[in-house]
Amino acid sequence: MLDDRKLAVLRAIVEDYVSTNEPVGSKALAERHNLKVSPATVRNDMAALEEQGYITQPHTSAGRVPTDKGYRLFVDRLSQVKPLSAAERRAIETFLAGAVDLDDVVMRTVRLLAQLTRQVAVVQYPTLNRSTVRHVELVPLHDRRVMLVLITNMGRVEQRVVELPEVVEEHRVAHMRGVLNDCLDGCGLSCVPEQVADLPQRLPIEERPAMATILSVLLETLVERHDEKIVFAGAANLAGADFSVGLRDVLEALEEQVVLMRLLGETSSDTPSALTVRIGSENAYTGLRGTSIVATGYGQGDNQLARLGVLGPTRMDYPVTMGAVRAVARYVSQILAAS
Amino acid sequence: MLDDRKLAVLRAIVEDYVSTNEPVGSKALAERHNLKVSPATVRNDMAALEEQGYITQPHTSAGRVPTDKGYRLFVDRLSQVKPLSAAERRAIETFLAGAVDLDDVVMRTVRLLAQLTRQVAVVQYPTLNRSTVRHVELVPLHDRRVMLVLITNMGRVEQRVVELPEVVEEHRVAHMRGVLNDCLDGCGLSCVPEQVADLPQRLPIEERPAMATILSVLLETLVERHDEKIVFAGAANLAGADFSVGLRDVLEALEEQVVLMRLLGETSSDTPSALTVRIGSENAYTGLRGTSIVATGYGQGDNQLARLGVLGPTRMDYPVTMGAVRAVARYVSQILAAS
DNA sequence: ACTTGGCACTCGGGAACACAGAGTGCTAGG
DNA sequence: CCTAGCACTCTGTGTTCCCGAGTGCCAAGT
Repeated sequence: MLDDRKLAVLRAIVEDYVSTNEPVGSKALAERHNLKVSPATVRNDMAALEEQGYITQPHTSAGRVPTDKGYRLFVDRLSQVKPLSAAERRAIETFLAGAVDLDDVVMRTVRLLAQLTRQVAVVQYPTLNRSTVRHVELVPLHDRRVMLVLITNMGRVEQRVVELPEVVEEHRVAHMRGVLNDCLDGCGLSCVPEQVADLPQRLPIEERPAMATILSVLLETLVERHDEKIVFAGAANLAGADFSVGLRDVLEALEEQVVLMRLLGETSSDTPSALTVRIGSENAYTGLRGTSIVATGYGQGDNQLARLGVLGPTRMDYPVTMGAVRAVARYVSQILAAS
Repeated sequence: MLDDRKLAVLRAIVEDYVSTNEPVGSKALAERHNLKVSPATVRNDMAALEEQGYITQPHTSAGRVPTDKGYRLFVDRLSQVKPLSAAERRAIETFLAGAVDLDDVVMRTVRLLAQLTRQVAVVQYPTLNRSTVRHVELVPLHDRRVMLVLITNMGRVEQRVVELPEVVEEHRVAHMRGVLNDCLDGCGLSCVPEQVADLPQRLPIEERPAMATILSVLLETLVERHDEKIVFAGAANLAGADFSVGLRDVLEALEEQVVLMRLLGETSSDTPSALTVRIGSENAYTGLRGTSIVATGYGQGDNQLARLGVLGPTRMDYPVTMGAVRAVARYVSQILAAS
């Protein structure tokens, strides 16, 4: 049905179209790639490919352009991820190594990825799920207000101001802090709720209402931040590429955390560490037809922390983009593991 | 030189051009605004205005368009800030009131401003300058690693991992924490350096190297974060408006923290709480011709914390935009003061 | 059975052209 | 100083025309 030569033709079409941004005709194809066959033969193959929906022509008597289905086949079977050059690798490494804290790591990563791929890069903050509690701090602010600070082993810091139901003396606060830390130190975030379940009962009665309030805020914090912040960079790269659909929609999607989240995460369930590519209409989000997403999870081995990727026009250089995404994911995993 | 009627004509031109986005001609002007004079008279006035550089015509025999100088005059003398409607005010208030921490306040503010003005909103994080130290925390991570956490009265939290020159026992860390807090609690950030200057001398000799390292990181943190993070939102609003210059440049400028910083801050020195408007070429940044910036400081009274504003096409509705920026600045100041 | 050359056909896009309409500057008169 | 009239100058749009790239199909060759 699709013999080797037809596949070669499809590959050639994708490659040419990606690099020239113009519909590619049979003659040019036969010349540029040494297919050893005449344009007429190529035309026949093209007709077959079009028949099956892998390519299409914008108008009668124009060259062919890959369809989403065509790109899909190309990505799945006709291309292989292109590794980065040694120079690029070194650049990544040194750039990421300079990060001072988690915010900085994420910021650098997203910029790096944007620059490397010349697309829009998207990075999700490491989820709290697998983290453990490193330290809990209660800082008295006023009589009835304390700041709750939660420090995790990933270097992440969560903070909340808590309004207490009644005035609590400083030494009480100090005591509660001690109890909290004894109870939670080293404990995984996911098991915090059960750990603290009976905590108020173990306290002197005058501390119980305050502790109950604090705990409710603490639990709320954990739940709220469960799906995490997302940042992006490289929006300027959108300006060059012309989308079939207005780029207003794309920009809107980028600023909508929830949408972005879904786009990155959609296929993360089965094999989180694999590269996933969503092409054009596969996105199932109106306004993102014409854009593709290349994403992968990052984190150490089976301990996947979150996802990162890039978003660009469907007509992108998949092998290179995939190589960059994979490489950056590896390096950032490494950096995070080291801290 | 510029009598009242000429000014009225200029005002009318600006208003019409802003709302229609088309060069405005003498006839339409004489009709739409009741100027009580004939088109011919208007033409004479226009000729004078053009002579002095307030308006220009794209081509011979097209209507007139305001120049940057024209907008400037309009903003300075011909318009007055348009206050928001009561409904808008209420919306702002309730939206901002829901914020849970500083990050959230900033995030909500920038989104709100973007939505309100339908432009790109830019908000600078409150500077640390005027803050005071609320609490310093040292959390042991490994033998030779502690996390330094600095909590300010603005609810801001800074964190850094510190590599110690030698192993330090936990009770030593606790002691150092106590000393640090005694020394710094309530102290303004700007006077931290002098406060800690002789601190190592007052410690037992075994703690001195560790404390010296910690202090150097602490001071570094204060300096580094001195000019602050900036966030923006509403980039999608750029897609609609067509800039004379490509929007690629605008997007690039937005992602370049330093540039953004300069744009917001340029005129903050003299009267920080006033609205400042920079129109088109006044920006002195290539690639931002065609864009204007409306900004103001926020914070309580003379205690200016940082700046916020919007960026949009030169052809924007200045009275409305200025009203929105001013209102949002007031509300966010209020919110921050309350916490 | 597949490949190849030939040939007629189809469109898209650019160049040339005309034209209507909006807007101007100028001048003369109120 | 304002106004009416007039000639002039553009831009933008619609029309037409033509070139060329590219196709589909058919018949001949291997």
